[in-house]
Amino acid sequence: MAEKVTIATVARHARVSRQTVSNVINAPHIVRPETRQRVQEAIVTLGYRANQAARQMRTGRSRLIAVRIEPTRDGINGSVLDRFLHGLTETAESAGYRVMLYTATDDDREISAYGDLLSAYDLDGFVITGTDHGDPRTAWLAEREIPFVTFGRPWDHPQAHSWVDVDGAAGTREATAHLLAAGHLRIGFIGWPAGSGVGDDRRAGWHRALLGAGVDPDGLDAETEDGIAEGARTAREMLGRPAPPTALVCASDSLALGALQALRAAGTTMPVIGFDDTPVAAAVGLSSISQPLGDAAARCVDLLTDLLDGPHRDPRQVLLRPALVLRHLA
Amino acid sequence: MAEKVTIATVARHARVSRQTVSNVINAPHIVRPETRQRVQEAIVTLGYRANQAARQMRTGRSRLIAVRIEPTRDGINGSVLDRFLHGLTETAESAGYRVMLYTATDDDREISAYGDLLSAYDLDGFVITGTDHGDPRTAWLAEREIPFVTFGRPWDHPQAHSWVDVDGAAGTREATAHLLAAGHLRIGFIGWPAGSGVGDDRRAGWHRALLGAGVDPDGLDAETEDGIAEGARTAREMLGRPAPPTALVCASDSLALGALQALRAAGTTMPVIGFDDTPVAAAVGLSSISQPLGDAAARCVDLLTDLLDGPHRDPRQVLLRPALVLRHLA
DNA sequence: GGGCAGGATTGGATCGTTCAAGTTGCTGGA
DNA sequence: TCCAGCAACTTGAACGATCCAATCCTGCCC
Repeated sequence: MAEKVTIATVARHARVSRQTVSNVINAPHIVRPETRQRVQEAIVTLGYRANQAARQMRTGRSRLIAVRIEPTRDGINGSVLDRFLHGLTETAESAGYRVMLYTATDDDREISAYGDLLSAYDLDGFVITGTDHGDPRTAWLAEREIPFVTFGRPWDHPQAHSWVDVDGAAGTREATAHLLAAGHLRIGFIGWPAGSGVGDDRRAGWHRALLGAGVDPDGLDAETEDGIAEGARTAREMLGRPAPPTALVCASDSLALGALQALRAAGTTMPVIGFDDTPVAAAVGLSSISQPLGDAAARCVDLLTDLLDGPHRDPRQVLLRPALVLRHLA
Repeated sequence: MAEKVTIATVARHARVSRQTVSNVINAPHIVRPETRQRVQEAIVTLGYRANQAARQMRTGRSRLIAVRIEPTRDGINGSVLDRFLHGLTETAESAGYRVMLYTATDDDREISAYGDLLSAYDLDGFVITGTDHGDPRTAWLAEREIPFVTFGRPWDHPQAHSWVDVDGAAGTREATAHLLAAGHLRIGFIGWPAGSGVGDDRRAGWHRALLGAGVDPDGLDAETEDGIAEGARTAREMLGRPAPPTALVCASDSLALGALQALRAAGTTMPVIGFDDTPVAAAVGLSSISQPLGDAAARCVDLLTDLLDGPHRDPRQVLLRPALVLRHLA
């Protein structure tokens, strides 16, 4: 292994002091151009790279962003966060940050992980996913003035902090509008039990679209936990109603896929539109509402670096529009 | 924010020196029990956590493991590495290591990322995925004696370094044996073009199983790039052969899914078995060969910590058996 | 009571970087 | 000629941990 190249090595090689090298790196404008170039050549020649640990000890900044990685669950919905993570890593890298992962099984444990990450690794900031009403994690971070951005709105206080989210209601509204335009009136919705921010939002889009078209949503709504089996069960239940729907919008691809299987088993076909545009939807030809995850990740990094690099900026919010992806099943 | 708790704070609080606190943490056995306890109480009371950056600067070790995260591709096969990553993060955490992500679009760029990660963050080790014949990455790392473990065999030199892999041949052999036991003889295989370690291995299992049962594999094999469309096209082609197969084993779930769709479109049904047991397979009821990814990740961490903590150990290898997951389609 | 061995504890140096406070050399105005 | 003012660069100290070498106890033996 080649021996260590430190700032002192570069300094000797360029016949300047350590500090001048440091200035070339961190404040190039205060160094005379010819000196600057000599130092930069030395840096390239020697292959010098700043040691983050040493820099971090002095500045207290680590250029590290922490992101939680969820325990493998469903596999269908999990892929959404995975795709988000991919985008996040890429964008963070080009902004000069790296991503560190952590796990936590619940909010309390996640909060205690924050303390660990902050004091041991001096993390610069967090990207928090899957926020819900009265999230204790964001409260903890905000209280300590630790920079963070959420992917998901703070449902209670819209302006509380910086966040990026996808307008789920706009997605379900567009899906519903598409089905209305295709001549359907009794468009059903299979969503999650009321109370979750994301779930209520997605239901609201469908609800408003129907009302806007003069259709009474009553009797066209169903609530269930997420899952393929749950989707199938709920679809069967809806088929047995007095006036069953002639098309379906679902709050997730799992639900949509279950519904699709139940319909096929019952010998019925009707358009079904899922949510999240997971690989599963693409594979089976299910239409779905696609979240711009790469974009969302990039904006998260933007907002976070804003908080980190800039002086105390006001929190900013970004709401992205999802896109309806039509496939042969609808 | 509470003010910083350093080793000196703890030392003052416990009325001992910094070194004694350090000893309590790093070499508890050389400290008198009562002193040790007093220090430990101070650590808990003050909520002290060792600053990694400072420790790292002195010891040169960061307790950080780097893992590459692939650009989002297919979405089906990508999920395999994602699940692996989840397991890796969890196991690493309980072994006292954290996972740092990096991206790279090709091997050369990946190698230059190594240099960056090593000199800037003092990474302790790497987990490399998707090795192939004559992998330049492992050569680069080995040359510099940087600890690493691969998930995937070094196909050229089986004992070259520590690795964990899943016995793909055993998987396809089991799948083929299952179909043979169900009475099938002309069992086809859709795999990738010869030349890739993983692909050839999976084909070999099917091949050996057929030979073992006295079936001539000739005319039952097909090669194609990975993908749903490719799988469909290849299955159609095989149906047109003089003696088409009556069952299929595929090198991936993408291929299997494509084959399944082509067969359904052609009005035929036959058992199809995929590989990797992705969420898509589970969702559509496709039988598939499941890799024990959580287990593989855990073993990777084991081997890597062995290399890091122990004195120069010999490389170790772990070959795990996959499991055939039968679903209603086969 | 003094000397000694052995382990527990202490203080100082160090890792590589940046911050703060110098020093040098040049320009220009009185 | 003198010195203020500035730009360009240098030097010493600090971040928080660990390593090393020196010192302090303690108990034990003669």
